[in-house]
Amino acid sequence: MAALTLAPGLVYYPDYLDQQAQQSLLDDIRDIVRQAPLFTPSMPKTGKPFSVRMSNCGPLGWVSDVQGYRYQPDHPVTHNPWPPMPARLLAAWRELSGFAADPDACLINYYASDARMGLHQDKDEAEFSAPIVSLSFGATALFRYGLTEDKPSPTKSVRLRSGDAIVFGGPFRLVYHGIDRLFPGTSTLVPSDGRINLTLRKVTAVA
DNA sequence: CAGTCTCG
DNA sequence: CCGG
Repeated sequence: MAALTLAPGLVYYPDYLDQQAQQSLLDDIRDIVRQAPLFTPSMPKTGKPFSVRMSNCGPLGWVSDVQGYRYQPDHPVTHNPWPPMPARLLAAWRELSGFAADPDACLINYYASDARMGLHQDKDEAEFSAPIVSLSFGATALFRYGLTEDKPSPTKSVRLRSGDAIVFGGPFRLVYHGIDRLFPGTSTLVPSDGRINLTLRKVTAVA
């Protein structure tokens, strides 16, 4: 498994999942989304909708609405508990995270071809010693990162392709990151040049 | 708290 | 493309 360290704590694994593994995980995600439909998050205060649509699996899920950002155990629309995390997702976390405890949340981000995600930090978790593990499916995306406390601007970019994994922890656990754009015609795995990103998180404090 | 927004 |  080839690992490229882009910065201390920021590790990129090109082609982490082969075609077979991507398809199997995507089948898992399809089942999850049938039970926990994609919802459209909105910004706190302003209520401006995100272009990315979301769902979750695992004990906790990340949501955002006028009330704020938070993790909660139920779907914001159906109010059902999030579906369990598939075994093969847990396996990926165990292989990539180097963290003893299993994740308690997996955010499912669905990008239509014109969806974007502005620069942000993942900081709604209580356990910053655990890394964020990200898996990409479908269209290639321009991932931009930078601006940590240790190492301020400027930002850099890397293209995330279907099957790639990226892990950020340690000094880059709170790195600012976002998706500037998708590249059409780069994959047929997700219909209509779309992209799905899975991010695994340890939300609750372990100690 | 809210810049995971939009806009120049 | 880039920003924080």
